[in-house]
Amino acid sequence: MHTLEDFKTQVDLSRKAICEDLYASCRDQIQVKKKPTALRNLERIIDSTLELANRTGFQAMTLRDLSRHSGLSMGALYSYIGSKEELVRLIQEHGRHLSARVIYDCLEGVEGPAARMAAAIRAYVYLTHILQDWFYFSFMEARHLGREQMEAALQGDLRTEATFAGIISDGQRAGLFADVDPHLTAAAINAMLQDWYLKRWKYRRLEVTPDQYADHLINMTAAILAADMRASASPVGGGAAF
Amino acid sequence: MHTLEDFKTQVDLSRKAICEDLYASCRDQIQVKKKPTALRNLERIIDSTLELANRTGFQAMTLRDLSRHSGLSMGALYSYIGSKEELVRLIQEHGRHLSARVIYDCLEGVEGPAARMAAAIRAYVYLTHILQDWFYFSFMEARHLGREQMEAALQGDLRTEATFAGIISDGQRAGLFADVDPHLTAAAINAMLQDWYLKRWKYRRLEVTPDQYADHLINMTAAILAADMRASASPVGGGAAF
DNA sequence: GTCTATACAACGATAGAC
DNA sequence: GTCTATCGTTGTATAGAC
Repeated sequence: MHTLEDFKTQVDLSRKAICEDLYASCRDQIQVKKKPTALRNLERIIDSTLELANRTGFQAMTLRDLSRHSGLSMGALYSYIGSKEELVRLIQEHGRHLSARVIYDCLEGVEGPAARMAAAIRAYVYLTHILQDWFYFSFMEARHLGREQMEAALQGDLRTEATFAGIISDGQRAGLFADVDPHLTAAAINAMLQDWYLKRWKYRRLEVTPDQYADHLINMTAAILAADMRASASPVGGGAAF
Repeated sequence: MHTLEDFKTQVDLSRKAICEDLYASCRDQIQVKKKPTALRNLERIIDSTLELANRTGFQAMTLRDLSRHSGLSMGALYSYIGSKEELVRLIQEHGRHLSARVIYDCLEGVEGPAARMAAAIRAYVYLTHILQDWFYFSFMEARHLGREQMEAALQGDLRTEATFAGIISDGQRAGLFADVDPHLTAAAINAMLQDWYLKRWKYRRLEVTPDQYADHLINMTAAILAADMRASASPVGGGAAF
């Protein structure tokens, strides 16, 4: 799996497929029992929420806005969601599960630290590219969740980094990677990955494709982890590294 | 200037100094004319806004909350701010100006691409460390501004990256840096810098000091820009870079 | 210069007709 | 299963006493 097109053929991330998955996981909370109808309206609600909330924030989006944009009345809306707060929880939670599963699948069977690192980066770029609005929403609105849900979001981020840190540690033990700090380096990779969906406007303006971005990230990571460069993981002072 | 302590002695970023600066730039909009009183209350308002808004978002913070937390009544509040929306504009605008000035000062007189790169990274880490809450607020609440103000925020981000891209280009012309894409690499550095104030909890948990973070960032950047590694700026496929 | 009291709009949420 | 009408609450903002 080396391109976005490859990725798309292997993982179905259409809004329809995701909403079907989402419906299955919370059908007991939805009062509408006719599946095709429920599915269609749930998709509208999710779509509208992401679009409106990503424009000016979830708090700024009123349910009347959502009602108008989704084409459902206020009453109909409430036969799908329990409350406004539950809507944000639903989206976030499902996104985390989806993300974890996709990354896990993409790394399965890939052998060797270098290949695994490249595959993980590629998978994240493609995943977050296709679900840009979903990830942007999750990042920006994580604060509006309750304590236990926010802790879950935190853990999700840490697990992402743990994946990268683990690959780096493996590579170091195998003598393939430089002796940099695994956690700090993993955090840096994570930050660069998040930039892709947090600053969509910028990369659109630069006309950078997902494939180019993934390639560039892999190149930078390779440079950082190049074993022949530095011997020490401990910070050095004064920019002497140059 | 090679440590946070160095930085602190050269740049006064105490809340008091900043609010004094802020007061000077908008005293015509403040109805209270007694300077010491106005200064003290303005500082309370800014402090409370940053604390409350950074907890659950600016939209979620009500002016009643702000009134209670700052110790000022609703009426008193409105003799300092014109509206809730103007408050967010005030903070953002002033932060941008302050940031631009500090970075400019820190780079003045520094010669050579490598030293300039290190100095710029260091200045940003220290600046955003001291004004964590201010930068966190600016990033998260940029969406709540009007169109022209939001465009200004965008331009601020682009100018930051243009600074880094310029240094990279200079280094490439001098044959010191690898032939990577200046814009994409600058964007990556920017993303890693922003991670420092966007994920405070993580670096606090890892017990990473600002100096360590700056050093690590400089090391990574040095590795990415190391001239002897790669010859091509165009992306290569399939993780072959490793 | 700061306070309390209040105006008025808009919010999330629900009840009951269809 | 979806709608309209309406509830009670809470928001921003202001007026006028002190």
